[in-house]
Amino acid sequence: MKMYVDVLVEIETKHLDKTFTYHVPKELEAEVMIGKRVLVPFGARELEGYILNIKDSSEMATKDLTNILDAEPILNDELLYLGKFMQKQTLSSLCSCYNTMLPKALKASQKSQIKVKKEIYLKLTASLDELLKEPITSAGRDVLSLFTNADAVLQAKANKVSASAVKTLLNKGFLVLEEREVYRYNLDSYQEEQPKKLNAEQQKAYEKITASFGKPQVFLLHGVTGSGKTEVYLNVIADCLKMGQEALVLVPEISLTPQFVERFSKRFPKQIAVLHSGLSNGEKYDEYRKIMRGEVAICIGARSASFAPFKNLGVIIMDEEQTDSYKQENNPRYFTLDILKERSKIHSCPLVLGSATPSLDTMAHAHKKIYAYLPLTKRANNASLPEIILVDMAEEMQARHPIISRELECLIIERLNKKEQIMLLLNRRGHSTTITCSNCGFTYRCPHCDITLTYHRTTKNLRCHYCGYTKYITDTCPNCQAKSLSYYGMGTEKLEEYLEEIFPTAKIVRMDRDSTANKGSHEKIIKDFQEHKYDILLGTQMISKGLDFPDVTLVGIIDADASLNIPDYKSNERTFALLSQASGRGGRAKKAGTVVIQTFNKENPVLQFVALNSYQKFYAYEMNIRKTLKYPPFYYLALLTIKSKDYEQASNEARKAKEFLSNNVSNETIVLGPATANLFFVNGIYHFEILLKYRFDDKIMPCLKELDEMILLNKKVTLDIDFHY
DNA sequence: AGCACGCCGACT
DNA sequence: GTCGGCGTGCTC
Repeated sequence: MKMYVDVLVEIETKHLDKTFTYHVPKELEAEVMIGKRVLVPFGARELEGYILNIKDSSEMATKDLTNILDAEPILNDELLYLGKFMQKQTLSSLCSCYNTMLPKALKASQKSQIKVKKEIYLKLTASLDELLKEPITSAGRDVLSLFTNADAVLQAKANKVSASAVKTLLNKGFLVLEEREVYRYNLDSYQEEQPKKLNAEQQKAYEKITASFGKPQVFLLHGVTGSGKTEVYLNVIADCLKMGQEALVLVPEISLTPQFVERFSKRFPKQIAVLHSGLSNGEKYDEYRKIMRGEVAICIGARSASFAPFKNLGVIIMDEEQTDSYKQENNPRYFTLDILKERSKIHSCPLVLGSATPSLDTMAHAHKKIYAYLPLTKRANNASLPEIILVDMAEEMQARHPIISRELECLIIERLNKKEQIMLLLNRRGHSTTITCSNCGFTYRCPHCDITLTYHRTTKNLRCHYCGYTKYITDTCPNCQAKSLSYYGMGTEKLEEYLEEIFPTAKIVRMDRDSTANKGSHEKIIKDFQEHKYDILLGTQMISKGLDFPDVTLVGIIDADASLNIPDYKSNERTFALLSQASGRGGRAKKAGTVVIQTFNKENPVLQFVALNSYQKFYAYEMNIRKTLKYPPFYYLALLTIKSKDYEQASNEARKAKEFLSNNVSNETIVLGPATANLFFVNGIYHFEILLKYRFDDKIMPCLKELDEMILLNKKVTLDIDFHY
């Protein structure tokens, strides 16, 4: 009987989103397993692919597969299923789904040549005592003296051994070489730490979650900043491990700092694998292997860690559940939450969503009792919530205090005098956002995109924050040659300059994407600030998440309107979360904290709710808006983007798409557009958008799939589908 | 996606 | 006469 396999080749495009059948040569039959990678001939080239099916006949004429690349399957049954689930949900190609689930070393891709790291060891061929009876030179004896009877294996590199003496011993057969696998990354080991005592609320949350072990129950752990959510997680995980099960902990990339991981590894030494973007591909591979082999029982990681190949999950935790980055921004645009819910069902284990400011969708589920609600209303060490002051910047403009208001300035001086620390949030990087000639009105714009270029003073160039285009700047206007360029719009760099000017003795540090570009610099800034090497930390939203600085007693939000004015249905939700989180950074220890929010919209309800520290009021207010405007969580959204270098083609396909959808989706579904996208012309490509708002429309997915296939036929146009809920 | 085959312009 | 442009079509 012949053997055939269906192979999904490494090409991620949707044009090729199907398997190809290959014949298995007799000598490879024994190694064939679903989920292993193979090398196959494909047209004129050779590609890697995943075996998805094994069968004993084929209607097609087939080629022979070239080789089998893995000793063990890369995709187990659960991962095979999750990939298909993701494909269905995101309408992406199956191959792109599998490839995003796996660390680079294990993807089907000829580019990933990341190998297991090995080191050479020397091994005695007989017991030490016996070998010493043999006639051996003194150099040989020196080498052998490094061994003991109990330990017959020695790492070659770590010990200074004479290479020629070793060679002689090898030739005589007294030693053999042995290759051993080593891990490139290992967490520091810390003194094991005992659990802290839980307060009544924490205890109750802990009991409810552990009572649900073995059930796929979703929890919302809603705890104000500093209420000790992590301590609840740690206790739940401890119980989970006692039952011999594993725990998966998802955190936003930005809060996955060594300080955070340290807390876990102190409680669970040597039981943790870490997966985040700070690791090299080799290190990620090693961490992943620890999980595959069952050598660790806990994985802490960012989004991609939701696919950690545990076989017996006892609990899944998703911290800072409302964070945007839990949804992948490029294809496949999967929702981490959906993957985790699916795994919670597969493993029949609880899923805990933790947040100080839950997303509306999550809170709505809690209200409907689909998720069990666990509130933590008190700060763990009885610290009080900070006092929040809204400052009207229109008045400050008049008083000639356009950047730092009089009130904030006074408070900063006061804190500096008391040697307390200050954090200032400005969610915009760079120096100036707009450079305009006051003589002729010329403004620098990106030649590829639709936006103004941002000036970066540290590198003395202009940058497009969308496509990365950079340009050197001169002091004369390129249009009229006048020396009259003016700099408008403030980013973190300009704020830093200004602060240095008005607080010349203060030590100031800036943290944004530009100042943390180098590996480890993010960490260093946090550490230095923690050790009080600086008085003021200013930065973008990077500084708002998860950081715990006991000496910070003043937080300033320089421009609260910036995030409020972004044209997106989620801008209120994001603003509330951002400002609440930033506020929560102040006064976490004994000293009381103050938060100053600078705005031109002092009466804006969202800011008022932040000042009142009332999530509940914000929730009620925003739900009302969402309901009226037919946005999530009342409606699902699908945003279709039709892109092409050719304006006519894009516009035509967009019109056709709209017509197709209007004729085929249910009557209750709203089809808006086509309209030119917010960023209509980016990187030389025209963008049109169609927005679908729907509730329970079972025609949506089949319709979108059909539309996608229709547009695939036109090679000059691409369709991008992005779901929101 | 990428590579081959295929049919029309400026060059040793 | 050829080298090479990128349009179209196929890949088990």
